[in-house]
Amino acid sequence: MSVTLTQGAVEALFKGIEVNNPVLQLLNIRPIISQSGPPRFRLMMSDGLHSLSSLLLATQLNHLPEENLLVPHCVCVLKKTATNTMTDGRRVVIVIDMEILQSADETGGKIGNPTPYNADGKTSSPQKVSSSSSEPSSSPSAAAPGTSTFSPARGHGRGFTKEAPMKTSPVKTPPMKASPSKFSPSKFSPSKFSPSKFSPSKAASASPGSSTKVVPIAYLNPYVSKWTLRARVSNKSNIRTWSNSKGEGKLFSFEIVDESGEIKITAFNNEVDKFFSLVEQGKVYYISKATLKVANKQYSSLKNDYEMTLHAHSSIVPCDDSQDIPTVHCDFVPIAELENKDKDSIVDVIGVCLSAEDVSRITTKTSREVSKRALNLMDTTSKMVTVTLWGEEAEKFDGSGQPVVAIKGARLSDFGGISLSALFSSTVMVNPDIPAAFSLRAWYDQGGYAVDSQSLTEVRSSGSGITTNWKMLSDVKSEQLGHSEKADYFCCVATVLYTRKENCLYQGCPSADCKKKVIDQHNGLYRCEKCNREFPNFKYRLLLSANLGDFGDNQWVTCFQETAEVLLGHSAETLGQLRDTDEAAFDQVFQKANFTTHIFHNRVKLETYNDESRVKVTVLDVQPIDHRDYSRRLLSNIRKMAN
DNA sequence: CCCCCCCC
Repeated sequence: MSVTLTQGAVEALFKGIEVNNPVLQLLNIRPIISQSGPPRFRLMMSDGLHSLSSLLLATQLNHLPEENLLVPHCVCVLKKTATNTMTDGRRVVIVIDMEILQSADETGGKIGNPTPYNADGKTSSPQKVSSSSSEPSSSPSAAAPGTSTFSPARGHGRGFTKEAPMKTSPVKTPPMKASPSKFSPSKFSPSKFSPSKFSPSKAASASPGSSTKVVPIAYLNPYVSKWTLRARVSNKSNIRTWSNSKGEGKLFSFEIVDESGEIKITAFNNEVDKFFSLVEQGKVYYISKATLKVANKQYSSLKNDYEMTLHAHSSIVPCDDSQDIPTVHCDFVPIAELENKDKDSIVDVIGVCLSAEDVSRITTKTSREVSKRALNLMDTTSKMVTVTLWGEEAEKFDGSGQPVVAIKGARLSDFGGISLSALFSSTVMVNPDIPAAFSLRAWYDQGGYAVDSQSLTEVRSSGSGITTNWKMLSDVKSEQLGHSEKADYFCCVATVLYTRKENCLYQGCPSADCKKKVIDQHNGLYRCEKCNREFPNFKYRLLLSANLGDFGDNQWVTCFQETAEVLLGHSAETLGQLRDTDEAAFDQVFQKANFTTHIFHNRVKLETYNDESRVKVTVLDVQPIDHRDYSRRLLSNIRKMAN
């Protein structure tokens, strides 16, 4: 059989340059382990010259691998692809339509000698992409189950450094191998994972001054005496002091992780002095001689029945060769499944951050000031949940670009139905380098952004009646909003089509909380009927009628002072002055406000005058459009119209 | 031996 691979197609696909039906050979295929939704298959394909492993099969083609048609060495024609750039700059080529031209048997092996394609256009030594992904082998080189990396060409040479602790600089998360082991810890349960197989050579040679074996964390229990762990610090606390009836002291704690699991370690007093600066977030250590005790699950978010305390003879020694030790260990709960979890459960979640509040300061019951910021996360279950971050984590969070956010160890709260709160012990990761984040990103970018997500967390409905009950203007009529006894509240994205500048200003009572129109006595005094007083002055106030439009309808609305000032971009006082002194400039203000688009929060109520009823819409708040959220809302609205 | 984890 003579098939010719389309040389150069790999580079073109990667760069998003259109290639007409390129012919490529599949070199490898493997599923990405995801917690929810259909499986995703990742492909490594070759054009004979270069190979590329950052291809992702669209789920509608999953039948190809599932029926064993798409197997390594078959030759395919890619009929439709899309090249996506992730927020962190990585690129993924989504294969939307393809056909198999020639089976693997017919082809009979790898064509040519392709080298891995790198983003910078250079090639490197052949990249190993193992297709076996489940069972750890007993051979030393494969003993670490994380070596069958499925990360695209990225992160090479980026180590886990002091400057980039996962917890404080989440964007700089270290390269994380996409080993499924971290996501299926059961595969490494002690019964299957004999300690003698655990990094045998390294343990014997490098475990410092100890004849004890390096064992996996999952192997530990209080009845195992001599052991050494080789594990990475995944989370480290600050030093804290306490004082209570039993005494006082200081402590810090940290969490460590290896292929088998995770455990929390606490150091008190002398051990704080001894180990606090030695133990660094992200680094790998040999750890031995600590006291194991049963973990108090009430306070632990880790998946381990035990925790440990350091004592005077405990040993912690840095380990330089740490490539094969994973960095985090997450069991992500799909957002929709949070509904089935108990209040106060500790969960790991991952979602696309659709929107984030600005950071704000609040005062706690104990009169402490703390920063907080709420995020809205959505995943492939199309459910959304609000997560609150605290303190420094809240202050430095950057939600721009709708990043994927993973939180390890958040606590489920019943506020607003279901919500989450980060704890001191939580790890917040923005765009983490893990398969779950990778597949979520792909799902979102390929259409997830348009799903009509439902939030498990009720939105604010207090105080000013501001809600996020999204409507189109046509809904005001079709749903007869405001016709019931109570007013209805809704918000919409709409454009100012027209504002009535006539009579938009009135002379208001100058006393602090009165908004009443005053009567000009024409003797230099202004009378307020409400205050029953005469004043030598008045203050201008706004009462603006505006016609708002969206793509379905238009609607007259009333904006009082504050909302009108936002729309017109000037204070009532300024506008009053302007009207009296420069009419052209005054007109200009209204021209400028036309065709501006905002988010309007409104109250709608049927009002009756002289037997005649009409709906009155009052604008309660005007906000700028959040562009991160806008296309989503727009598409959601279009879908509603189509239904 | 800690265990604070906040606010609407």
